[in-house]
Amino acid sequence: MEQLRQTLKVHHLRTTTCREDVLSTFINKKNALSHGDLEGALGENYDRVTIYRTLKTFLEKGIIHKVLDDEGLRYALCSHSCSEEKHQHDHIHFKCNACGETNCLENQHIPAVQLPQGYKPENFNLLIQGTCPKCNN
Amino acid sequence: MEQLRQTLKVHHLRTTTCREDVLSTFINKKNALSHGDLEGALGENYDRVTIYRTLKTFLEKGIIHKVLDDEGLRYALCSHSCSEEKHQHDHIHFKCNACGETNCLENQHIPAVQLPQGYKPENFNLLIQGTCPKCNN
DNA sequence: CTTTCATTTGCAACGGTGTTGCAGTATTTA
DNA sequence: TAAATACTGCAACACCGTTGCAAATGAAAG
Ligand SMILES: [Mn+2]
Ligand SMILES: [Mn+2]
Ligand SMILES: [Zn+2]
Ligand SMILES: [Zn+2]
Repeated sequence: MEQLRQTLKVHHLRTTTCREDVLSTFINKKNALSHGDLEGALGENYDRVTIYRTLKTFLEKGIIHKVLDDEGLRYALCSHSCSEEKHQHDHIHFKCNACGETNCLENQHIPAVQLPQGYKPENFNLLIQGTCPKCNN
Repeated sequence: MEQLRQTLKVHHLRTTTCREDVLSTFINKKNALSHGDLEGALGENYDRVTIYRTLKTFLEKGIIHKVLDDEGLRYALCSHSCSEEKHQHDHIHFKCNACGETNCLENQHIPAVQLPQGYKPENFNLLIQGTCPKCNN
C-alpha cells in the first residue's frame, strides 16, 4: 500500500485512488489485463475514460507494457524498472487457449533472430498460444 | 484474374466481385492490411460489413492469416497453402516505425524457444518493430 | 436459357473501443 | 491555508466488430 505510493512517486505521478486501485489490480491478478478487465473490476468506482488515461500514463512512465493479442490489446506490469526514456522488454508472452489468460514469462527470453540486410530491429514481441500448465492435464 | 477465381474455387467459395477485389488488393499491395485499409481501398464499392465477412471467411478458409500489432489487427496472405484444417505459420512479421508498413518475412523463421514444464505451445507470433530497408538510410 | 436453391450482400442496429474538450475537483507545494 | 497544477467525470465523437433479416446474386440442374 505504501509501496504503491512509492511507485507512483518515483514516476512523478500524483497519488490518486484510481491509480492506486489500477496498480494494485495489476499486482493482485498476475496476468495481463485488458481495459475491459479493469473496467469490470473498477468500473463502479471510476469513469471509463479515467481508466484509459491511467493506462496511457502508466504506459508512458514505464509502469506497464503492452501485450499483443489476437483479439485485443492487454497490459502487464513491467517487472524490471522501465522508465519514460527506456522501455525495453525481451520476455515471452503466453496465452492459454483454454482459460484465456495471458502471462508474462519473465525468465524466457526471445531468442536472437537473423534479419535480412537493411532491417534495423528495435523492439520484439513474441506471443505464444497454447495450453498453460493449469489447463494441461 | 483467372488465378483469383481458381483460389476461391479451391476453397469452395463462390466467385463474387467483393472477394475478387479483396483478394487482388492483398496481392497488389504486398504488405499486411487492416480492415480500415481495405475499406479505404474498396469502401466505395462494398459495404463495411461485407468486407468484414470476407476477411472472416478468408481467415477460416486459410487464405489469409492474422498479423498481430500493437495498434490494431492486420491481415496478410498465407503464401503456403493453408487450409481450413491446418493453419500454420512460423515466419516473422516486421513493422516499420517510420513508414508504418507491416510485412511478412516469409523466409525468416521464428527460432525454437524453451518453455517451462507444462506449457504446450501451439502457435507462434513474433512481431519485430524497427526501421525497414526502404526507410533506413 | 430459365428456374430453383443455397449463398452472399446491404442495411439497420447495437455494444465495445479509444480519444478529445472542458469544467469542476483533488493533490501538491510553499 | 491558499495558489498552482494535475487529475477526473461527463458529454460527445469516430471507429471497430458483430448480428438479424430481407433482397440480390451465383451455381447447378432442367
Ligand atoms: Mn510482459
Ligand atoms: Mn505473415
Ligand atoms: Zn490456461
Ligand atoms: Zn519503412
